[in-house]
Amino acid sequence: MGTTLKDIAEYCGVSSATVSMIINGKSGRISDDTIRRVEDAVRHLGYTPNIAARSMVTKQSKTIGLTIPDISDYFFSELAKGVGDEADEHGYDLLIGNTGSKLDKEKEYIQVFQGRSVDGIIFAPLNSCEENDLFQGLQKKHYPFVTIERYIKDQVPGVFMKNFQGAYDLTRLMIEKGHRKIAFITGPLCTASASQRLSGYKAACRSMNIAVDEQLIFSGDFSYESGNRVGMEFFDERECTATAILASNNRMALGFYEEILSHGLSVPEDLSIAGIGGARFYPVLNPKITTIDMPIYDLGREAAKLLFHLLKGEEIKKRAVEFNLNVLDQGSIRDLNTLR
Amino acid sequence: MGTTLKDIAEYCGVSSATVSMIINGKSGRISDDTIRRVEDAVRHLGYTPNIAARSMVTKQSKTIGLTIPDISDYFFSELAKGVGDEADEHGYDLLIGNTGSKLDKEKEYIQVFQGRSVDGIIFAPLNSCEENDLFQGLQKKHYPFVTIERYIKDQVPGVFMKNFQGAYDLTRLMIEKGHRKIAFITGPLCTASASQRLSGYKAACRSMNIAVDEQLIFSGDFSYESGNRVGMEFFDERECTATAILASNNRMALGFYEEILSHGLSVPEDLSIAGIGGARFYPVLNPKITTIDMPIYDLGREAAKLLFHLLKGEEIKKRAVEFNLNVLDQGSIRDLNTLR
DNA sequence: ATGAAAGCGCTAACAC
DNA sequence: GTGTTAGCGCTTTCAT
Repeated sequence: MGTTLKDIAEYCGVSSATVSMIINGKSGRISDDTIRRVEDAVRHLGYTPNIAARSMVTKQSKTIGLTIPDISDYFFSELAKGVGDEADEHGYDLLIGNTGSKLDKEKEYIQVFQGRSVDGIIFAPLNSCEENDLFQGLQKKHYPFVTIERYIKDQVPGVFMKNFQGAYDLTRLMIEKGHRKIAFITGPLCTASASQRLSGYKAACRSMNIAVDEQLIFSGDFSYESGNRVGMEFFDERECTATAILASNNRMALGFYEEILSHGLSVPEDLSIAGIGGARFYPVLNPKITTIDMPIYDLGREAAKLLFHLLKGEEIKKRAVEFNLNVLDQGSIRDLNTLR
Repeated sequence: MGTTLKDIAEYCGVSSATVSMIINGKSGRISDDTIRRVEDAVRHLGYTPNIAARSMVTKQSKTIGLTIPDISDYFFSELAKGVGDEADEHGYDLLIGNTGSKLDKEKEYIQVFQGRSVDGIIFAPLNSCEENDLFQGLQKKHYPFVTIERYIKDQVPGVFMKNFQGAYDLTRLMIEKGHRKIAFITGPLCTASASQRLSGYKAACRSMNIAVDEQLIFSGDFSYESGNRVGMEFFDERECTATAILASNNRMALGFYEEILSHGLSVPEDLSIAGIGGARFYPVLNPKITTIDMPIYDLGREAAKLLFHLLKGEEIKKRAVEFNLNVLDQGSIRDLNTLR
């Protein structure tokens, strides 16, 4: 199809080795004249290097692989953007594997990635007991990879958000504003992030001498709909006397918020609400939801940075990069101390 | 690194040609015994074909390229999901090029894609006069590609949404509900979709003998913030007597909605609002925004389908696939006919 | 029913 | 300074 090195070489009357060196910037000992002629020819003939051929000899493809559960989820597309931008700056391209949260798909992509000789892999969330084998296999092969928000034993390089601390801080804020009965909506507890957030909530309660009441813990799955569902359950149970709701992510918080409004109640006058981040949502609402700010884009970038360190064979000082999470108070938690 | 064809061949005491045929299902004239032995060895040794090597000889990479302006935008990530799922079903992988809406980035990705011998390319929106050259170049090289929502002369294969018709229908609905002064917020008019939506709006007005009032047309850029900004302008101009707002997409509609609420007004009692789709938004609001339902995922899938037809060299009956758009009335438009 | 050999486009080592 | 050569892992004739 396209122009090859050989075409350029013949056109210039030099060998393809010479052209190769020039193209790869290893023109140390090549005459300026030749360099110019070759460069002209490259432009003239419109040469594009064949990456496959190059990969075969260099053993690297300048590509990194990324597996994510769902690219249409804002969390993961924002993450992918961070990874992609960082890769781009290093002259790498990105192959994305959409797993649909299925472990066998993830395994499949590992094969695909290897077949395509990607230089390294980044794995975003998905959790199962089988995973350790997966990662151990890669480690044994010395295949560089980085995980995002996946806590696993024998810690491999990874980037994380301080989910526990974020949940803890937000819960503390609610308590400090005078709430003693705070309902919690969990995410899918098989994921590390959801279970850590739950732990943070519980720890904060205990730290303020509030007994954790299992009746106040509702289980969701990070979806908007599960926020709705919990909202309906909540209002059905007459005896539920919570004054505030904390959702493990913002999507669920929004789902719950909808139920509050559709019951003709107001936030925060009748009920306070907060969410632990992880989904973009357009403000609109008044008040907006008090939340935990999550640096998703940076998380992706940092994961890629870590991978590139690995690829350069650099000694990694810290195999785990952790991100602090900050509370963003937007007025959806009522301050009970001010009434009297 | 990994196991090669040759490894398998030696292990089984056959030639690599034989193994190759078996792996590629061209085992027509190979003894069942050999087949079984090879297949066992493949499993045992954990063979993964080297795609780069294969591509070199077959001249195809089983990869398609997709350029999008912003992967973290729901429209494009949903689109990418559709493309990816369809690709997956055909045994293809997806290389995504994030252009940040920059034409030179898009050009760069064309190079990258060619270098990686992607079998075909799908281009999602971005618009400029330089584009025609770009596409003509590809066409001359007989490089298969498909566009999404890009109207260009000498129509290349592409998939489209009936933006004009969608805007037209939604505007008509507003008029039928008795609105005569309908403000419009445009998207960036350099994009085909935005300008078509504007045309649809104007045409609907004219069809009902309503003069198009340029004072009622505000320019936005598809962002939430521009919806806010237009909202502020709107309320600043005392003489603006519109009873309804139509935004060229939902993000802007939401931005405007926020301004309505923050002025202490209600939808649709004080002001009616609608948006022409293109962004996911969580319901929450009451009423939800009346909108145009957009089959974004399907659009992506259909684009990929079209590309695969091209790749198979099949005769394309229709080079343009168009999607009908339907109005989704959710109550944010007040019916002025019912009052007296 | 299977093997030998050529060649895809490129880079790297070593000659000259 | 530049050319020659070998080889990366695979598929594909063409022999046998």
